[in-house]
Amino acid sequence: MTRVLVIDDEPSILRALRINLSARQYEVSTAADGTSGLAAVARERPDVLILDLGLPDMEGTEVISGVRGWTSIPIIVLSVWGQESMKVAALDAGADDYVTKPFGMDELLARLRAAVRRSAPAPDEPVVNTGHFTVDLAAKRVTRPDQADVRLTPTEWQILEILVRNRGRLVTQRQLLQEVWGPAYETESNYLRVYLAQLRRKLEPEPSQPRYLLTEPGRGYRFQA
Amino acid sequence: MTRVLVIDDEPSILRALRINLSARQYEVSTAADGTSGLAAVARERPDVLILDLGLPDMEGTEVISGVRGWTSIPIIVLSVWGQESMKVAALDAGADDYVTKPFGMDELLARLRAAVRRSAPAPDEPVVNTGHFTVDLAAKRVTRPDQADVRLTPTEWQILEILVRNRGRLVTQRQLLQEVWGPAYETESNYLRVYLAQLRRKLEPEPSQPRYLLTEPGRGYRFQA
DNA sequence: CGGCGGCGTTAAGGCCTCATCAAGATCATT
DNA sequence: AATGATCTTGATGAGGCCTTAACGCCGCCG
Repeated sequence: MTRVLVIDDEPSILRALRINLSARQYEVSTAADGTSGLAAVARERPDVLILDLGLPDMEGTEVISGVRGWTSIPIIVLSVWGQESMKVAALDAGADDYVTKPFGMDELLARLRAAVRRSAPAPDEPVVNTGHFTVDLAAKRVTRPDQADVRLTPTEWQILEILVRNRGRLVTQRQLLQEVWGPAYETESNYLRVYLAQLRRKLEPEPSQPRYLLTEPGRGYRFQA
Repeated sequence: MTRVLVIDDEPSILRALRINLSARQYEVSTAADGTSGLAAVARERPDVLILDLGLPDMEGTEVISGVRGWTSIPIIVLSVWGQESMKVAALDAGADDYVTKPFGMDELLARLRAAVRRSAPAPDEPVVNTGHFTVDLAAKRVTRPDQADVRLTPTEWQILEILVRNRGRLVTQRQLLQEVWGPAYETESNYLRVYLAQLRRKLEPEPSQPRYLLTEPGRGYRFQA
């Protein structure tokens, strides 16, 4: 079942969407302002977000940036007719699609289907299982076979995420340093050694003889699934 | 440079798009009907397709299906206002986005950027197989037929990468030395002998009689696949 | 026939990189 | 302001890679 979160401050629209989407087997939740909307995205992890730009407490682009900061779920934006500059700003901020109010329910549903379809193949394997641990790229979580969560610090997760997204491929030290710490740290390969050691201690069955987080001396690191 | 193909039968729109897109550093090509449009997609492999639904010879959805049959490039659809059912059909047929005529150029450009951004991650580098080993340039990895990794040092890989990228062609000693060690080492052909010997030992079935890493006496080396 | 230059092979030493540990600095939270 | 977690930084030993040199082989040419 596809989960849809609607962020809109007009009760009539919320009700209409809730009825129509529920009837089509979507699982609908709602929020009435940007603050609670952002919280709801983080809490409920919906599959699609429908966002009204005219919220009482925040700019629409702020909400979009807030969501895009950590996830790439499709965002469909709603706004009143004629505000083309807002459309542009919203799309550039990272929205995926745009519907003008008043809108036909058929069009919204079609765009919803298209958005879900597009996002489906993008994270083409959001969960990677190694036998000793499971990495869920969408949920940003690592779990052991006994369902226990592995606690990772933000930096640890960033490194692991890059390696897992490039699983099988060699990732150079420069690439890792650049993506995690920024271009100025390209030579600080010391950082990588420290963090790879920590990741191995938390993930590898035998940290001193890594099976998954492999070092390619002088070249970089590789995640082997 | 991003290549855009526009399929539209109205000369004025074609001209407007060509001018505006070219000015923004897009590479623009055009087609005036569905048949030639499909041919152009296959021939030119554009990065994005802008498609008018009101073509003289084919239904818009037919064109979309024809493209979607073999590629997943982003498709942005144009249509006149009010034809909501066509929008719906186009999105369901596999279009990625939709713009209503008359449209503002800013909006179209924003949607274009969004479409390109969504489809961005698709750089595929070649994999070269010799029968005795496989070189994966993207993963920076060499494997044997039994899936075993071949461990290469950074310098070994650099040399192999240059030779494989120029497979079939002669690579001069000077070129290799310059690219791996820098211009100051142009005469140190000794290095090459040492490293070619190591590569052959690791890769060739019969290191003393190379089949893949061939020496062209006095000139350089060549990778034969 | 003998010298010469280019190539392949091998081995040893120096140096660089990696893994690991630990302590100080910084950040977030209360 | 204090506490705990996280990040940064430095030091150390071990291992591997790069460099360098030596030697034998082969073909070419005087």
